[in-house]
Amino acid sequence: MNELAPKYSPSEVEDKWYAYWMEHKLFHSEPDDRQPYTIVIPPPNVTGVLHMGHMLNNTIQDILVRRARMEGKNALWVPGTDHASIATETKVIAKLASQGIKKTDLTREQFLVHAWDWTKTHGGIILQQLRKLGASCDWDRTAFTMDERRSESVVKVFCDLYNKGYIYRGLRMVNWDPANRTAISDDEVFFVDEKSKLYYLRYYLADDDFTGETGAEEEVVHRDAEGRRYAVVATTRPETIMGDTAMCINPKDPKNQWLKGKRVIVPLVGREIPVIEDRYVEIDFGTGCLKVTPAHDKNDYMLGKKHNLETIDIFNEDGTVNECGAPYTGLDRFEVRERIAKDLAAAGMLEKVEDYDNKVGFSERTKVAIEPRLSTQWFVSMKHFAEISLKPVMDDIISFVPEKYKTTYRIWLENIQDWCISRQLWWGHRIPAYYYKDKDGNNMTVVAETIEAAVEKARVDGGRPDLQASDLTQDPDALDTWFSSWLWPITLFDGILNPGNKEINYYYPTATLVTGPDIIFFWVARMIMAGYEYVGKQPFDNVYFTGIVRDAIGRKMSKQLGNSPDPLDLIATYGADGVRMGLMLAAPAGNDIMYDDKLCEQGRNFCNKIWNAFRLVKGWEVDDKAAQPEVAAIAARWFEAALDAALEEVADQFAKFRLNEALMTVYKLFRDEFSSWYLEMVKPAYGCPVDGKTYAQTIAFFDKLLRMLHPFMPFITEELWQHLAERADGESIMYAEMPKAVGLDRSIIGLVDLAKEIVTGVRGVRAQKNIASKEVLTLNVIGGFDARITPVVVKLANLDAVNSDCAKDPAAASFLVGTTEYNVPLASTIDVPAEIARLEKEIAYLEGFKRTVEKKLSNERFVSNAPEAVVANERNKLSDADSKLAALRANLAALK
RNA sequence: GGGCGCUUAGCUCAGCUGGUUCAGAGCGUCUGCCUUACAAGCAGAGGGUCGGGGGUUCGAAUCCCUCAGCGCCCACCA
Repeated sequence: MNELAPKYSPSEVEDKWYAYWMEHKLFHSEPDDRQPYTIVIPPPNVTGVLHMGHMLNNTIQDILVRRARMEGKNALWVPGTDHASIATETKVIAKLASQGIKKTDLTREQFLVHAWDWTKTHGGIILQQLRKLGASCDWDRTAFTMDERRSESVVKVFCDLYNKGYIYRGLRMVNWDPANRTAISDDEVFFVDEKSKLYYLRYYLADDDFTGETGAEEEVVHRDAEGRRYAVVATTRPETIMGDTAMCINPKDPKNQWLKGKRVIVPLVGREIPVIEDRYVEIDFGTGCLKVTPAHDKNDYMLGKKHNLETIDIFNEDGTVNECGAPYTGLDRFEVRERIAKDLAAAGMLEKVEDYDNKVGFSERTKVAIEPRLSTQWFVSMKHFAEISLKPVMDDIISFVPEKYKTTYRIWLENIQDWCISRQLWWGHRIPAYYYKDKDGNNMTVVAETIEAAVEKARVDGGRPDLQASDLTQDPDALDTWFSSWLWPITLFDGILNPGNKEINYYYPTATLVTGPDIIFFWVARMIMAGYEYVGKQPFDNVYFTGIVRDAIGRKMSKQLGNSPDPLDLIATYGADGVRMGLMLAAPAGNDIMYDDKLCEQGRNFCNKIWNAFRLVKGWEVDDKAAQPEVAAIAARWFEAALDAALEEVADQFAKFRLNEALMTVYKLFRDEFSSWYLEMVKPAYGCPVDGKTYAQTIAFFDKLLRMLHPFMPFITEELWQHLAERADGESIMYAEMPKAVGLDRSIIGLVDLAKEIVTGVRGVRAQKNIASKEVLTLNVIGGFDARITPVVVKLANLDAVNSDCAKDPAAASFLVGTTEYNVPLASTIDVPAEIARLEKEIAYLEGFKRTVEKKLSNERFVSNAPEAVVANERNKLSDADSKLAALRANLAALK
C-alpha cells in the first residue's frame, strides 16, 4: 500500500530539487514592487574550501532568505568571492615554490598570470559546495571582488577619497611580514605568548676617566674587573643592537642618575650613543635602562622622533640583516640573535640571560613573526569615517545581534587609528598613484582612475606638456583586501560607478548581514563607513553575529587539530537538511557552538520522523462518505489552535533572531504535538479508512508544517510538499506563503492539555503495573469530568469508558491530575505495601509544601505588602494542597 | 593594564523589567516495549537550590556588593 521507503534518503532528493530550483530560476530576483529583502554573502576567499564556519553562517543566511521569500518579499541573496590578496598570494607563492619558481624571478605580469590561473582553477569551489547545502543564492549575480565592476569601483573610490583629502601617504612604523614582504594592518597581527629570553647587555661608558664617583651612587654603578663603568640594558632582541641610536632612562630613576648626560658604547658595534631621558621608560623593568632602536620598534620610533635620533635600519625586506648590520649581513634575524648572544658572551658583554614570558606578534596569514619596520605606506584618515559610522549603530538604525557588540564597536571607533591600505603585494587592486618628475625635476605624485587621466593631469601639474605614459611610474603596491570588501554591499548593485541606479535604490540598504564578530572592525565597521559616505544610508539594517564553531570539547576547529569534519562528508552522511538542523539547534546568536555529530544525527532523525509521518498520512485510505469521529473533530480544533500559537511564537523568535529557538518550536510542534498527539488522535483503526474531512484537515496541517519547516530544511520539505498535492511544473514550496498566526481562541489547548495529562497518567499506571497497552482499561474519575475530552482520553489511553463522580476504590491504581483523583480498577491485586509507601511519600512532600505556603501566609508583612493577586495565589496553593492531602490520606486509610 | 561577557540538570543552553510558564528545554541516562508511520522509533521515569559569601526586599536564579573560576576583545614594559 505504501510505495515510500521506511527511511528517508536525502541523497535521492537533494540534487533533484536543487536542479529544479535552478532550472526554474527560483533564486533569481529582479527589482519589482514587492518589498525587498536583501542579503549579501560575506564573500569567502576565492580559493577557500567550505568549513564548518561557512556552513553555520550560510545556513543562517539561507534560513532568513527563504523565510522572507515565503513571506512574500522579493528576496535576494547575492553570492560572490573575495580575492583575499594576502591569503591567495601566499598560496600562489607556495605553489610556485613547489615547482621551484621564486616570486622574485618573475615579473609582476608573469606572477599575475599564475595568480589568475590559480584563481580560475581553485576559485569558486566553495560556491559549488554551497549548493550542496541548499543555499538559495541568485547565482546569476555571482561577483568577485576583483572582477571588472568591482575593480573599477575600488579605483574610483580611492581617487575620490584622495581628492577629498582622506587618503595620504606617509612614513610609518608598520607591521612588516618578512615572508610576504608586505606591511599588514594591526588587525592582521595576532599575539602569541612565547617563552623567550631576556638578555642583559653591558653598555660601557664612553670616555670613562676611571675616576668615577664615590659615595651613595657607587652601589648602583656597575664596574668590571678593571674598574670600567657600564650600564646594563635588558632586551629580548639583542640582534637589533646594530640599530641602537640611544639609551634611554627615566629621569626620575634614582639608580640611573649617574648616567645622565653621559654617552655609552653599543657592545660589539663600538658605536657611541647618547643617554637620553624619557618618562616612557619603566623604572622597575629590567635595569631601567632601555636601548632605543628607532627603526625596529614602535615605541622606540616614537622616542626617536621626540628626541631627534638617527634611524638605522638593519634589516632587509625578508628579515635578513643588511649592510648596516655588519658583520651579520645576510643572516636571518633569528639566526643573528643566537650568534650575537654567543659573540656578546665571548666578548664579556653579556651579564646574564633570564627566561622571559613575552608576547610576540605574528602575521595572521603567514604565521611569521612580525618585524616592526619603517616604510612609506598609504593611509586612510579615519576621523571623518569614525564620525559618520558611530551614531547609526548606537541609535539602532543598524541593530547588532547580540547587542553587546555595540560596546565593542563604539570603543574601537573612539580609539581608531588611521587605516594602512597599501600592501606590498601584486595580487590585488593596484594603487592608482603614479610618480613622475616635474619640469624642475621634483618628485611628483598624481592619482587618477586611468593612466591616460594621470598623464593629462601630470602634464598640467608638472608643467610638462610633453609628458608620456612611459614617463609615469605606477605605485607598485596593491590595496588591502578590505578596501574592496568595504564597498561590497554597494558595488554588488553598481552603486559606485552608477550611483542612484534602479538596483541600488531597490536592494540597498540590505536587510541583514550575517557574519562573525572577528571581522567587526575589518569589515562590518568599514562597510558602515562606506555606506554612509557613498550611498548616504546604512548598508544593512541588522547585523547578526554568529559564534565560532567549536568541537564537542570546546576547541576551535582547525586544520592542525584535525577536529573539523568535512562539511560535504557530513551532508553525505546526514543529508543537508540534517546537517542544517544539527548546526542550528546548537547556535544561539552570538554564542559559540559546540559542534557534535550527534546534533546532525538528531537532524537526520527528525527528517526521518517527518518522512514517516508523511508515509502514515499518505497511506490512509479515504472514505469521503464516512462521518468524522468526534475525537478527530476535537483533535483538529485543538491542533489548529496549537499551530496558531506556535506560529506566533516562531514569528517572535525570528524577530529576535533566535533562530535556534524558532527551530526548536517547530521541531516540538511537529514531533510532539502533531506526531505524538494529533496523529494518534485521528489515526483510523487498522485496516479502516479515514473520513474525508479528517484527511483534508490533516493534509492542510501537514502543508502548513512543511512551510514552517522549509526555511530550515529546504529539501525534504520540497520533496514532501510536491507529494502532498498536484503541483504544476515550476511550482515550489519556496514560494508557498508562510502561514501566519491569526489569533485563534486557544482555550481548547488547556482542555486538551488536561486530556494529555490524564492519558499520561493512565500510561504511567500501565508502565508501573506492567500492563500491556493492548489491554483495555476503565477510568473512574473521583469528581467531575469534561465530557468533551472523553473521546480523546478513551482512544489514546485505550479505555472502554470514563466514568465521572465515582467513589474511591482503594484497590484501584490511582493518580492525581491537578486536584482531581483518577482510579484505574485493575484485575490483578495491587501491591499494597508499595502503594502505601508511594502514598506516604507523596503526602510527606505535600505536607512540606503546605508548610512553606503557610509560613508565607502567616507572615503579616507578606500579606500586607505583596500584591493581592500574589497573596490570593498562595491561598489557592494552600487549599489545593489541602484537598490533595485529603484525597491521599483517604486512600491511605482505606489501604490500611 | 583597560573593556565586555559568562558560571542554572551528566552535556549544550533558555529563563525579558524580582512573585502561577520558576526551577525549564533539547540531548544524554535509566526502565519497559520490534504496539500494522517511524528502533534514525514509542511509552514511562529519575536528575539541579541556580559558582561561593554578603546585602536590599514581605519575597532573589532574577537587583546591589564581594570573592573565585572561565572566555573573548583591545593595548603591549624593552
